[in-house]
Amino acid sequence: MRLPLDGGQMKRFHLDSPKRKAVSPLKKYELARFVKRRKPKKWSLEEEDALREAVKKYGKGNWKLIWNSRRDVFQERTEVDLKDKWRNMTRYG
Amino acid sequence: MRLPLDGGQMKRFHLDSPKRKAVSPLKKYELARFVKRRKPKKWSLEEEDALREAVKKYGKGNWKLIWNSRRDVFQERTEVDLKDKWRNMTRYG
DNA sequence: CACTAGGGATAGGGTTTA
DNA sequence: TTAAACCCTATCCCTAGT
Repeated sequence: MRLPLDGGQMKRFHLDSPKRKAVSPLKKYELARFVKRRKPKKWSLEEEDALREAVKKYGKGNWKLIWNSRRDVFQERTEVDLKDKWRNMTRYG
Repeated sequence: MRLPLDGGQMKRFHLDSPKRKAVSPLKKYELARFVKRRKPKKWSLEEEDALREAVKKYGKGNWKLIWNSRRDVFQERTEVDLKDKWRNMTRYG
């Protein structure tokens, strides 16, 4: 399960390793009903600036390092969020 | 590119993944002139009922799952259409 | 095994049609 | 003018690959 949904430090949702027993595909989706998706939150200018600075400093791709470098600003983001945001910010050249 | 515009199974419009080469944003808009908008099609009672049932069963938000659960009825809709329709159906009250 | 890359899905604001 | 239908796309999720 993903915890916590709000407040506290973000952790990425992670399923356990596949088990031996075959599991109906529906299982996963049934789970989905209880594992709420995060509400989309618009990036602030401060966050964008921090990301630009950190990428310049640590290099694109080092998302975990970048995230750790500014926990104060990125508290409610995951390292994957940073990766996704950078993709958006650089999407059209 | 969105295919097909009519007939066959609906697919969502999807741009290719970003390439190395920068692409002018204008490209997209130029493209837009040739990608026709679908002709609005009224939702049938059968479709509305199927949507209500499926949302009850699988939960609001699991649009792809819902779409897959009744392909026969939703054949000419996309999962986004389902989401939009649900928004309309629950908009007031 | 922790992390990243990249394709997929959803949420919500916008736009167009009837 | 309005509501339904449809579109746009930032944000978030999934997971193969390393």
